[in-house]
Amino acid sequence: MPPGLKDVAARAGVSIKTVSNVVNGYVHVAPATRARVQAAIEALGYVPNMAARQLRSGRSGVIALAVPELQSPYFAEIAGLIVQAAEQRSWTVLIDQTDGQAERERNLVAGLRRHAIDGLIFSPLALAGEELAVESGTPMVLLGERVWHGPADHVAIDNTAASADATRHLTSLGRRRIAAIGVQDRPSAVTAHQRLAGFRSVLAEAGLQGREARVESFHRADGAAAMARLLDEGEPPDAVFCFNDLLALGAIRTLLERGLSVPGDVAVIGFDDIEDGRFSTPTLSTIAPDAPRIAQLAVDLLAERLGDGPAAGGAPRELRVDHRLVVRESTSA
Amino acid sequence: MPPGLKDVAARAGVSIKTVSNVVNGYVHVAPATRARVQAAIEALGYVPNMAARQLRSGRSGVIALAVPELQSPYFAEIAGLIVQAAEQRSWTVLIDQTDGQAERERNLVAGLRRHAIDGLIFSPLALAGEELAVESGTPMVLLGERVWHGPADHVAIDNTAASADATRHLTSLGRRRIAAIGVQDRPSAVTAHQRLAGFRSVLAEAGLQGREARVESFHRADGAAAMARLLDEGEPPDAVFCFNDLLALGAIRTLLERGLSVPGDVAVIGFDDIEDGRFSTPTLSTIAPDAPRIAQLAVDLLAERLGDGPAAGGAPRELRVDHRLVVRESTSA
DNA sequence: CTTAAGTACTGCAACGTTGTATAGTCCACA
DNA sequence: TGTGGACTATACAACGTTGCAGTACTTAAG
Repeated sequence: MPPGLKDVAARAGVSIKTVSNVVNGYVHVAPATRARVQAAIEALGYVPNMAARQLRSGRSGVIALAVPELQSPYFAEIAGLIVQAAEQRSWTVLIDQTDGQAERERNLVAGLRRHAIDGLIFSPLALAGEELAVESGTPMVLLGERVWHGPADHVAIDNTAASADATRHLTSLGRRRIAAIGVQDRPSAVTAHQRLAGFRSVLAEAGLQGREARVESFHRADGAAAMARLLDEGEPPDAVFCFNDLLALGAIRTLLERGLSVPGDVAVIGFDDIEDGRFSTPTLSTIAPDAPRIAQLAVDLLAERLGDGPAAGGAPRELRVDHRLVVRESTSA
Repeated sequence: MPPGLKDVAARAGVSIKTVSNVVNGYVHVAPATRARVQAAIEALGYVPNMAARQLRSGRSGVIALAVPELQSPYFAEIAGLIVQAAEQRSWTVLIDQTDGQAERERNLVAGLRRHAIDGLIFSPLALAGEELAVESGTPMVLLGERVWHGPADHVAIDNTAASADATRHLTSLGRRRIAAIGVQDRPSAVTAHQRLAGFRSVLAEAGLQGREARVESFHRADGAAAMARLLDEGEPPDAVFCFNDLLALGAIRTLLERGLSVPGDVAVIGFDDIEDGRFSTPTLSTIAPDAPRIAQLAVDLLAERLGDGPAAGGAPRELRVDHRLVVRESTSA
């Protein structure tokens, strides 16, 4: 029983369409009429019915963002930034959690149309390659580098280069027994593979032999456990590159628990620049991706695909975003 | 151009309504007809159009969750849990960030109808009291205690009791110079007021004089700054109760930076039990609210209001959720 | 053999909005 | 004084779905 155009029209003594024109800011409405309609709108508290609007236009004004998990500070930050960026276009963002489950990710790609989504920004974890290449009719922007050649746009930092920067920072400190934490076997773990590649390339350049610790996922507990294994199973490293900040915080926890000093005995660097790392003890050195720019570009790319302009149907594009090395206590005196 | 009932009907050689009946599981459809329709649905890849369905039924299957900020681990966790709980009812959750801005919160309460939301779960920060009491037609469940008497359901832990528990834990350790970090002046900062009340009551019982540090917001940086002020402006406390874990982590950072030991010189306890506190150094004692239960109850309450059953129109209710004290390194040897 | 109840299906109208087509009015310009 | 054009406003049809009313046929009861 909320009022519709019909009710406003009746009260203002005009046709339904004229009210619609006023609401949509159509130019050719006489000032007097417009005022009368506006008054009626105010009086009745009219609000456009989005369902009907969408039924007509095919657009819902809602985009979906799918991330592995919101609990992870990095994704929470990205989510917040994307909501902000979308707001500039007065889009609403529907945030979806995949928990990294392949099944859920497949459903997403195949058809989130169920909920009338105009577009999708997706940070895949379990899926890669051809599985992502499904044409669903809904434009999709992927966060992360393109490894196979699907139809979607991508926004990513140069993971390999960034992880090389992190590793080079460790070697430049004179450390020689360097370990990496965050290796994953799954072929779909593209990010982990790329960070490993950067790590290996720098070690090879420097003529060093690195140790590599596998993890199940990228949480603090995984980092803590992996660090414990590194300490138990061989000569302790004097530096560790963790593939994200959570792993690094977990690793630091283990090191301190065992009475080792950071960075004295072991230097630690992470990846993502989450807020936690700025207030941990010691504060955490890290690679900071330009997250606001990632968010902005992702939304912009989607906007282009959704626009009725000429750019709507171009070839998929891959946009690079900058990163920078942030040195804090965990790798300096 | 996605297929509609019309297309399926044509292919199966039945009426549109029959297809609708099959889709909705109406009983009186002959098995043979049902099979034929199913086949046509498969073949065409028919998916119901939610906009049209909603236009008819008035229900969108989407509920909104509004929190101050996703970056905050506690809210990120709650959000994840609510999404899970909503999934059981096959609802989609639209997550909204208010940034604690009164303007945005007012808009929410007044009418999120703009996006065709069936219900709203809302964790207010800037608003309190009468401002929340607006009847919008959309059922609303508030996270946090009810202080004024609005029309909305509430789910909350007993903040006063919980903060008394935290404070009592500190006094039971033999600490006497106890400070609180997290006081806020805004009358709408209900949570802060309640936690302060619990703190004061226990100190009064124990005949102690406590110090109280104000903060702008509840982030690490605020905790760090508040701790610095406490240390600069008087006799250092030997225990600090921070009104959330982020403040506590910030405070610990300041303490360690200044060469004080935690808990040796100063014991620190927080509130929320976020993951960070389980891996920080030292690990953080805290009050753990039963977050999964909060999420479940919030969704259940909304479901009741949305149901067409008799319970739909009852008086607003307030549900209490348990909390427990978690003792970790920051308050023990 | 009639009647009532049940089964299987159909057609129409409506949800609230907007695009297209249309029509009347007024003004300026030739 | 006609004529084209800009302005203002309206009517109608569609978007895809479902509730309601209704038709035709079948079965069971009286």
